[in-house]
Amino acid sequence: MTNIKKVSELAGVSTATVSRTLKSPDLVTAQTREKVMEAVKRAGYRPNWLASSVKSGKSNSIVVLVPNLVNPFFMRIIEGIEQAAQENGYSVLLGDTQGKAERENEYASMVLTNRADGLIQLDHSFPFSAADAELAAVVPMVSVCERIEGEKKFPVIELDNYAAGRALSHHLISYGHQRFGIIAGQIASQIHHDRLAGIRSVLQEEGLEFDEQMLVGGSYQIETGIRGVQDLLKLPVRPTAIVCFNDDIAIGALHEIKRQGLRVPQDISLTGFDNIRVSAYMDPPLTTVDQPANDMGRRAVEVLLQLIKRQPLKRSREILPFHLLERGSSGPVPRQTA
Amino acid sequence: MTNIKKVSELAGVSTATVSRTLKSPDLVTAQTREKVMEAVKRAGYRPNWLASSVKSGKSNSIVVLVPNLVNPFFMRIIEGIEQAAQENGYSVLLGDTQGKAERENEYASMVLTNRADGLIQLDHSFPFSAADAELAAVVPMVSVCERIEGEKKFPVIELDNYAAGRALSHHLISYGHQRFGIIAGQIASQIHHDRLAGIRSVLQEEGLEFDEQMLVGGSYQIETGIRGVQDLLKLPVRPTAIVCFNDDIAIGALHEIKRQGLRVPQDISLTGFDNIRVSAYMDPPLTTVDQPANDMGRRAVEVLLQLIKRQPLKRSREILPFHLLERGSSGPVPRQTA
DNA sequence: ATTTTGACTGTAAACGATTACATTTGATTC
DNA sequence: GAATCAAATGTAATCGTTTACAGTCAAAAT
Repeated sequence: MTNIKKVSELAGVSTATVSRTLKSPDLVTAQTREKVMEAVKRAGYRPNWLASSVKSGKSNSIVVLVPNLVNPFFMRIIEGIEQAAQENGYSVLLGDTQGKAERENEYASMVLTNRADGLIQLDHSFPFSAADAELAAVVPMVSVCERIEGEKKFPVIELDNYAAGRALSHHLISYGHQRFGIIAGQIASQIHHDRLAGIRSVLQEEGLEFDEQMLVGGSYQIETGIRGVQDLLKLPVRPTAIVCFNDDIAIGALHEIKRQGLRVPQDISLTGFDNIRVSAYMDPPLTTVDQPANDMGRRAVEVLLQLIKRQPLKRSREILPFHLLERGSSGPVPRQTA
Repeated sequence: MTNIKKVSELAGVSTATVSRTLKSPDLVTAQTREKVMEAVKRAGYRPNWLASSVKSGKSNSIVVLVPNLVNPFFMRIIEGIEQAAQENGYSVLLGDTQGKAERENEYASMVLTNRADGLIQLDHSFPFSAADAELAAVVPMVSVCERIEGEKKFPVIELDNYAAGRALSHHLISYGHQRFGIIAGQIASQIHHDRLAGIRSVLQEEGLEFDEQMLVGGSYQIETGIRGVQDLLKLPVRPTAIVCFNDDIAIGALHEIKRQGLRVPQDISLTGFDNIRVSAYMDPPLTTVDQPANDMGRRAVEVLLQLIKRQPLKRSREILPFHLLERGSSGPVPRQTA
């Protein structure tokens, strides 16, 4: 290992001078600077990052907790996180928790051991173990999309899911739909409640009943969409429109609806959430709620860095705008069932 | 900051004893163990990971270089990497390079500065800058899918792309196809050459000509598929089957073929690569080459750890098996063009 | 009773950088 | 020419651990 000592000997100066040459070159003469740089080159020296970090007490890393990596929506968020982190000189430790508390604990404790300076949580659970809860109160932590459970309120970057639910409802109602099926993902989360509340509020305003049997789901996966459609189409009175709480579910739903010989949107309208890459290229293209995933990630990093630097936050909750993308998968309610 | 000193004072022992209690408990008496653990708890002490690491000289981190995060195939690999890393006590630093050499340099140099112990490259370029090339010769580095360019041969985990190309060709030829269109991704890579060579070899064996105009492409994206189909269908003699070098391209191609009023597979057969999640739910489901992405990631970590621990490798190139998934997007060649 | 043994613990030197403080150097001022 | 000052450099302490080495002490062996 070539260390600063070796370089200092090669250059015939003290270690302090070498460190100064590299960190703040204007503190040394041009002459020594040259000597030192030459020695650095000759030795192939790169400063040991671990050593600098232990001195500064900062790791310049953040850890990102994500329930899974296959959901393309998460990846867009992480992409934004990664970019913003990199721009600010931070690196990203990837923590795939698979939704398991044990794994969350393990990754979260990285912040307690100085392995990372802060934490971004993409899921809704409080990631620390009960034993660490007290220590966790002061760690810089931000959540994206979901709000973190527990008494203490951590900053959150989220979408206006309530308004999105309302927008979707208005869109479908404008096409004459009155019976909505909903295929949800994780039922326990705040997202779920907000979207559902948004949809319910519009239905109520319009004097429409929501049949609780029309709410199915379980996880944000393609298979949920398939099973969801199977369940919904078994009902005595079928929905004329199905709202899926993400695009993966919608893709599964679309597949199953077509497999049962029905057409989208002529027989059933279908909507998604997230606007993942492939949504626009489905047959028909999916009507969906576009979320500014990249921005959400970027913003999460900015807020987290403020927490890390102990700077005051303007607000502890940021709500980013969505866009309802009306595409081919939603249309007028069919005549015979209207 | 609660450090080991504070704990040692609380417990009335030396720092050495505290360290021993936590690292190798059987070196201390049950009595002191109890005292120390009590003090640890009372102080809310967690050992500083940075300090341990600087002592051991190991960061227990690996950095993964990935050209982009939106490609779901990469994410499956990274998922495998993350799992294997976690199981071995390593953490993963995510390096989204966006294919830019500058970013690759930056991330790659993490290994030179002890920020990471090893490097997994998902792209085909040699990630170090020219200035670092000499130092890089000894860093533990493994590539997945692609082979890293340059004189020095780094271990690689890859698919038998040549055989996959052959398998696809045989599949299509068995359906009577004779004119293949190919929509490729990154032309410069080894993958590209291997697949193409596989396809060419079968065509040659079967006495079929490959029209070089039938090879189009540029990047592994949906849009490439769309433009690719547009180009291919402009040709005076159209292909009866189109081989896409990943599923995203195939999805774009499928979309565009249908948009032009043609049917898959009745008018044109279509195949992909990677078997991404949505492939099976396209209309029609995509015939594609399933790559064991998760395994590739896991295996890459195992090999990398051997390099890090300076253990001898059995082989420097591992080829994992693929499966040709025959689904609805490929079928018999149409009568009139056969 | 003395030595030997082994288990346990403490002291202090690492790891590789950064930096407060001290010292040297050379130029400037009177 | 002595005094003053600023700039450049060196010395050594520091960050929070780990660990080689040295010491202590009680039990076992002679």
